[in-house]
Amino acid sequence: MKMSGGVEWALHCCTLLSRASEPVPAAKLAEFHDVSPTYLAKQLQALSRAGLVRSTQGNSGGYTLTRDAARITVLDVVEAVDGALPAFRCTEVRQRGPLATPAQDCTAPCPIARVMDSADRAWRDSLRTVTIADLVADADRDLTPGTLRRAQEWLRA
Amino acid sequence: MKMSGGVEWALHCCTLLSRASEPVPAAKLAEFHDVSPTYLAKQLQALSRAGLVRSTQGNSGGYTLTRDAARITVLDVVEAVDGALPAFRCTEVRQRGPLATPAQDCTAPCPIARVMDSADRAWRDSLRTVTIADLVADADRDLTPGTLRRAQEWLRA
DNA sequence: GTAAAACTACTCGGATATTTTTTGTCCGAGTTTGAGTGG
DNA sequence: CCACTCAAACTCGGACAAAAAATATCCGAGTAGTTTTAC
Repeated sequence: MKMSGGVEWALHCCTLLSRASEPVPAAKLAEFHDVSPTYLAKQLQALSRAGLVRSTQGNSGGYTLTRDAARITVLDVVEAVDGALPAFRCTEVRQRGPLATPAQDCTAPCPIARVMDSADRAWRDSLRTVTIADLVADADRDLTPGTLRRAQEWLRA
Repeated sequence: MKMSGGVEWALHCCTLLSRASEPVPAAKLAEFHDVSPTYLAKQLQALSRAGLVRSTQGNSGGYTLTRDAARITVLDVVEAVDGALPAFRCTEVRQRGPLATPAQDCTAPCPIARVMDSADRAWRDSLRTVTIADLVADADRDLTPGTLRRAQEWLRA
């Protein structure tokens, strides 16, 4: 079980976008994080389809957050990039084999599925409690003031 | 993000093994659940390597739980089959790019990694609270008494 | 009759292909900006 | 001096390969029970 590596990139991009006031092109985001520009573009498209960012085309275009960073949770980004489907999908094994339980008797979900669903919910609940704004605040605490200023300058150039 | 499908099979096998007093061969487990025998064998080997089941060879051999079902958690099985590594792995993006943070300044983990680790811990904690014995108890509640008896008979034949 | 030895049938275990998913790349459609031109 | 036209550069978006991982499979090593055989 492995989460898409693009999730990490997407989260870093969201924190950066929350700091920038003007649109930031995908190429610039890729250069800043030193990752594959074309593949990062794919993740940004996913964010766009999910309605988390808005893309403006043409010269001096790029990506912008559609709403305040405090209203975007980490879960939003994870589900946008990695998909909203639960990691565990019950295949109804109990309805197969020589002693299969008839489908009509399977009114309640399989106990295994219940446990997995519960764990999945706990995981999602945990990710939902943190917003992009929280990530930025945490990062600022660990950063020297000069670094932040230089980042702002680099974005403009 | 998708969990290995073998996890579901392995959990079903563990519940069945907890009911059986004698060793059950892999072929029989596969037939009972109507799944690929050879691939199921792979999952059982993983359980064996993790020390959850013990294999006895030769005629009338098979797999047996190494300890009581109440002492085997769902998390044990998941980690045995799917691996114990967290779904999210921080690649230290902050240490790359034109404004990379020096490695010496990265004493604390990246905020994103912290959030992901916390969610992963919540997920694992949830899975750790349920044992194979709990699954069996839940399944028995939804099952008709006759079905259980027929399963016991089928196992012997 | 008994004990040892060989044989057979059945078990697991790891090395080996095939399919699916993830990762990574490319080129075309569309838009904004800016310069150039005529009124 | 202003407005309009045109062209160029830059943007994203979805369609297209390559690599990695999951899935499925096969055959060999080893063991327990059974039969056979010698004593």
